[in-house]
Amino acid sequence: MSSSRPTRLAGPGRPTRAVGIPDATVARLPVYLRALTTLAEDGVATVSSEELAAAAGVGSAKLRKDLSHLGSYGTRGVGYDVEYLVYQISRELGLTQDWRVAIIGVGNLGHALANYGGFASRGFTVVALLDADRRLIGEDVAGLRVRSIDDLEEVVRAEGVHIGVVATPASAAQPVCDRLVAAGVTSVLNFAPCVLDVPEGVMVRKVDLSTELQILAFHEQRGAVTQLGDALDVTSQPLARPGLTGLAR
Amino acid sequence: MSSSRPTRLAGPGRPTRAVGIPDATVARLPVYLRALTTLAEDGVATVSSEELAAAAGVGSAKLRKDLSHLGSYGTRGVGYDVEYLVYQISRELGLTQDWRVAIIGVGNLGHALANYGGFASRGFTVVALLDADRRLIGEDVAGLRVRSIDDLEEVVRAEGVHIGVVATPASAAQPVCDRLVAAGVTSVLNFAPCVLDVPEGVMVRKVDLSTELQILAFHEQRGAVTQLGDALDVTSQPLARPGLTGLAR
DNA sequence: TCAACTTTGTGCGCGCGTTCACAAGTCCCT
DNA sequence: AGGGACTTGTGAACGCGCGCACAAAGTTGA
Repeated sequence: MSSSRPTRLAGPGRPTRAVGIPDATVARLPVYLRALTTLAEDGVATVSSEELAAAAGVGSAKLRKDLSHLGSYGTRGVGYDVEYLVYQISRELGLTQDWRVAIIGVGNLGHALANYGGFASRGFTVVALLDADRRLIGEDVAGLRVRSIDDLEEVVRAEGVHIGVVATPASAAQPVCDRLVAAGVTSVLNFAPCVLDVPEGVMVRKVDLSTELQILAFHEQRGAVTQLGDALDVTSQPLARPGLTGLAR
Repeated sequence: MSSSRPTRLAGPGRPTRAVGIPDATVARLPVYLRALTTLAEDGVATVSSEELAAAAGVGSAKLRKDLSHLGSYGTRGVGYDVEYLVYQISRELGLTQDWRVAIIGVGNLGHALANYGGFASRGFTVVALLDADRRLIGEDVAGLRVRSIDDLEEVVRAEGVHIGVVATPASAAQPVCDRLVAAGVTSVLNFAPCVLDVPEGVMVRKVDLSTELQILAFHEQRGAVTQLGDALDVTSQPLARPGLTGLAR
C-alpha cells in the first residue's frame, strides 16, 4: 500500500486530539466525507451512525470508532451534524489547505487524470503537466500547457508542488520519482505498474488497475468453483517441475 | 475495499493446496507476479526470497509466508524457479483462464482504460465498451465499437462478460451496476466515486483517485508538522460548534 | 563422505483492527 | 417533571496478519 509511512507517530504533547489516528481509519475518512457531502447536498442536517455507515458501506460500530479518533463530534440520542462533521473530517485530512499537484506523463491516463473533475473538488489543484514526448510539449490539456520533463525541478519549485502523480510507463517511473523527491516532493501517487524506491520520509501510494483486476479474477474463480459445488477442477495442467534438483554434478 | 467477500471459504475437501489464502496475501500476489515477470524478461532463472522481496517492496519473511500458502514451490539453499513460480501464481490467481471485461462509460477514464495495455497483458480481454452518450455510440475506441448502454444485457450474454468496469459518473454507477449484476456479472471494478450496493456473492472493488490523494494529503500534513517540530498549529480555526445543544426548549 | 554455507518453510508471540455489548447522555412525549 | 426511546462513545474480547527466529533441507567444496 505504502512504502514508507511516518504514521502513528505519537507527536508528544500536541494540543489537538488528533494524535495517532490508525491508518485504516484514515483510509476510510475520505469515504465518510464523500457520503457526508452527498447528504449535505440533499439538505440532510443530521445523520446517525447507522445511516452514515450504510451510506459509506461499513458497519456502524466501525464508523463510530473511527470518528471517535477525531474527537466527540456527535450528540447522543441525535447523531452527527452533517456540516460540522464535514468540516472536522476535512480539517483532519488537511483539506482546508490547497494542495498543488503535478502530473507527470500525459498519455491516455495522464490525460484522463488532468480532466478528472474529482481532483479540483476537494482542495487539490493540478498546477502542472509534464511529459517527455516532444509532440505533446506545448499542447493544451485541460487548460494547462504541457511542459517538458526537463523543467521538472523548476516547475516543482516555481509552482510549489506538494504531490507528484506519476502516470508514465513503468520504465520511466523510477527516474521521474527520484527527480521529484530530489526536488522536494514528499508525496507521490504512482499509477505506473512498478514499485518505487523512495527514501525514508517520502510517502508513495500505488494505484494499479491490473492488480485490481487480478484480485477480482481470483475471487471470481474461487467463487465460481464454490457456486458450482467445486466439481470441476480445471486450470490444473501440471506443467512438470523444472529441473532444479538432480542437475549434472 | 470490497463490499462483499466470499473469501476464506474453507472449501471442504478440495484437491488443491490452495484453500484459505488470506486476503492480504492475495492482494500481494499480483505484485510478486509482476516482479517475477520482469525478472523472467531479464533472463533470471532463479531468485531468492530476499531478492524477490526487495523487487516487490516487501519483507522476505512475509514473501515466504505468502508463497507458502500456495505450496512448497521453492528449493532450500537455492530459491525459487522464476518461470515455475510465475506459472503457479498465475494459476492461483486464475490467470490461465481468459477473463472477458466490459467497460461501461467511455469518458476520459473509460477511454484511458480501453487503451490501457496492462489489461490485455495478463489474460484480460476488453470485449465491449458501452456508453449512454449518443455521440459516442458507434465510435471506434481502441479497436472496439462503442455500443449503447441499452444493449448491456445482450452484450453481457453474447460476449460472456465476467467482469464489469464501471467508469461512469457517480449518478449512473448504481443503476449500471444493478443491471450488470442482474445480467449475471459477479465481479465489478468501480471507478465511480460512490459506494455500490450489491447482493451477497457479488464482489466489488473500488478505485478512487480522489481518496488516494486525500490519504496522501493527510500524511503530508502530518509529516510536515513533525518535520517542522510541531511548532505551528495551523488549521485550528475553531468554527463554533453548531447549536445542537441548548436550543429553545 | 562430511562439514560448512545457503535458503526455504513455519511455529510463535505480538500488535493492530474489528466487533460486540453496554453505560452514559440527549430528546420526546405525556 | 419524569419515564421511555434513541444514539453515541468506549471497554473488552477476538481474530488476523506481521515479523522474528530457527529447524529442516539442499548445495557446494574439500
